Amino acid sequence: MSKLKIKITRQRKIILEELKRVASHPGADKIYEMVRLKLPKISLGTVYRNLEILAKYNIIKKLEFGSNQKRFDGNPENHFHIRCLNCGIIDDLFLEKLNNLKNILPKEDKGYKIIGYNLEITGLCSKCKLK
Amino acid sequence: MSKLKIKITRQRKIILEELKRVASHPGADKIYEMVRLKLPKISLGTVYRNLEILAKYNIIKKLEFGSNQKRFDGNPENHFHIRCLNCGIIDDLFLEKLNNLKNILPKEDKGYKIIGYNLEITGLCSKCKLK
DNA sequence: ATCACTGCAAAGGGTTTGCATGGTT
DNA sequence: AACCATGCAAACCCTTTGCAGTGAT
Repeated sequence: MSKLKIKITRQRKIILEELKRVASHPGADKIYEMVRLKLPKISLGTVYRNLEILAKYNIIKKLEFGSNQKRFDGNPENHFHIRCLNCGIIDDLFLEKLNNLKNILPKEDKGYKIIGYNLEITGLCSKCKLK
Repeated sequence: MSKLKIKITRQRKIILEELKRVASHPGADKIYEMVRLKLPKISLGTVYRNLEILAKYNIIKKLEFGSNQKRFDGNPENHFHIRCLNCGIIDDLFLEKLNNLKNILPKEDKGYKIIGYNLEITGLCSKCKLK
């Protein structure tokens, strides 16, 4: 949790603002669209580079599940994600029962030092479950 | 769990055999290499198409974690996977403690009907943890 | 003056797809 | 004959990268 210095450029500031503004866990392309409304000359490469950096500094979270596209979450705090198997929407889920999941994991198994986990919950969103 | 009919072509048979033969959870490219030793004229497209079909029929398992590349597992039974954060190797893990994870999940939350989950455990393999 | 950041465009990787051909029933 | 599977190659999507120019300290 070291406080490394990260330079807050205009691009980074707006990428972060836009990402925090939405709950949709957008991919880089959607973020590019959103940011471009405020910063029309930004390049897609810059968006990719900065999302990567923001994630490395734990300012945002990178989600790399099931879909072929990486998605990003403006909320870096520990929580879970559910993906609708039908429409693909990704939402936050706060499941207290699962907060001790880390403690259930062994420290070591089969010669591996166990460090963490990535959990994706799957299901159907309120719209899709009606069909 | 309906027993749908799947035609076992020579290509499918060999893809399945080769995949079951290894514990390395290879990607489509590696599977293509392996299969081509026995079926030199097979095309990469056929490998992709058949891996997709075999996974749909639950004959094999498709792993879509962290990496950009999909990996495949010849063992369709329920078990867990660990990925070495350093070298990227993926291995099977059988953790009895976690077998009831499904039961811990609520059936419903935030309007979502919860169906399942994908869990990837991360860590360091026996070689990489020494460094 | 330096060094990291940017825009642009091209390249990269993994995967999918259209099409004509070939195999099975 | 109908239908699905195959080989081939091109297309596709998402992401990364080289480069020259820009900005901030």
